[in-house]
Amino acid sequence: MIDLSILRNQPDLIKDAIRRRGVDIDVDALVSLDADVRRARQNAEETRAEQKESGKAIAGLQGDEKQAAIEAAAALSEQFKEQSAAADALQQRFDAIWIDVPNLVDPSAADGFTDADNVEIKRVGDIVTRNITRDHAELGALLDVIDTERGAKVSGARFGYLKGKAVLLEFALVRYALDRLTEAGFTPMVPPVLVKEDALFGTGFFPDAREQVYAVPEDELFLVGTAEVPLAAYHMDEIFEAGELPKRYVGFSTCFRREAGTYGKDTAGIFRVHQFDKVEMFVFTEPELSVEEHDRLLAYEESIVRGLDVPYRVVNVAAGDLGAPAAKKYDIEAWFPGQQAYREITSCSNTTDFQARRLKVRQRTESGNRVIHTLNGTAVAVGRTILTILENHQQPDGSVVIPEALRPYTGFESIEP
RNA sequence: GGAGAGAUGGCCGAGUGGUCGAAGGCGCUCGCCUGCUAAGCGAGUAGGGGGUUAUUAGCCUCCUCGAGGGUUCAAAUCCCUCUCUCUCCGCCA
Repeated sequence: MIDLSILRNQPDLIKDAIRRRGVDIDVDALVSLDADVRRARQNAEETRAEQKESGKAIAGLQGDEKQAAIEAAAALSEQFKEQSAAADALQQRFDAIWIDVPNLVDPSAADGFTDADNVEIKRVGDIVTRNITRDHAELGALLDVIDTERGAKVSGARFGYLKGKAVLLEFALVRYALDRLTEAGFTPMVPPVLVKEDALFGTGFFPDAREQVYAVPEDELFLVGTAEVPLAAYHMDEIFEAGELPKRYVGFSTCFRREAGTYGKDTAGIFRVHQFDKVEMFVFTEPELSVEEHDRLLAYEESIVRGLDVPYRVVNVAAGDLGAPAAKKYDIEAWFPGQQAYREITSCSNTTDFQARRLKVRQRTESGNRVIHTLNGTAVAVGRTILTILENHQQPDGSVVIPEALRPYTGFESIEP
């Protein structure tokens, strides 16, 4: 949610943002609706104040005088109820639209509406040397470390078993990332993966991406698609004192995604699955420092990927391809020789005050409390990272050499057929 | 899953229908005092919305005493529903 005062004082900023995102929202209607809400609320409050005032007097009255005063107050009470209901109705109409208004877009975010419009910022590593092009599904079967057939048997499409050394590689990657980031001052976390609706609204996944989230209706809980949700909600309704920020967390969690609307996309192997593990960075920071922090998170992501010796590129995500909370987003796309393509393995967003406002995360300052900024970034999306390692480090015989940086964690140097 | 207890401001803790957004204490902030980071004295100290104003002051007002709903002229106080926490039992990684 963005600052209401922007709607009142600079509605053009919002118009510009929704234009860049390709979203259709009637901002002028919102502006006048907001004015209606305030006018109606004002009316109700004035009546209410009058009613309270007359109510107080009643305590000191007796007999007929008291009776008359009670009747007068009752009339005011009735009037207040009507005016209040009118204001509530307007408020509801406003909220229904307002909740869908996405964050403002950073001026430096790329233009365009799909991932085809993403702008490449840099490219690292040489893809020409990756000239063996078995894809991860083939390698997974060959090495007996990925089993999608039985995944389908047990759980359906887009599920798989990780098996053997791939499992050890998974935990090596997790620990590798956790070590890099705890060294950098992040606090490690294992958050809940089942959360209440509030956490998903607060982080902006509801209502925007509701169809991507698994629900457990019986218990009114939802399975998170990323640790970003419980990490962000960790400080929900809290007010930080001066000097407490930034707060940097790195959380490990399993992630669940319905992948609605992706039928037919990435069906081979386990590139796109309903369940995977991820190590995620999440930062609460002062507003003035969020841009700088965004660059810092991207730098951490790059250093982690660089240690894996996988070619990659960094893209500035197009405005129209940003999620509702993000003002700007960088993706790292790793080279997948089997697909002959760069594919997303990390994502790093500056959500500015959008989530913090919804979650009511604030900071106490000399001139009052203010909403802070939050950012999130993938440290390691374990599943896809394993796949890019398999594909990039495959040998002619199908074996896979483990990158140097991971060997202390895996305890082995290669995976053999 | 069964039985019971509880939820009040940063913390502790009063408060069972009427100047209670809330006594008191602690903590904190500012000032005073004290010859020495003790004691003492005074003042201040929740969050959010709206209005006004010069939009970082001030003033007015509404909402919030776990959440939501209800009764009433009036609710922290009465009623209903829900959530959470704690204790005991059961079950269990």
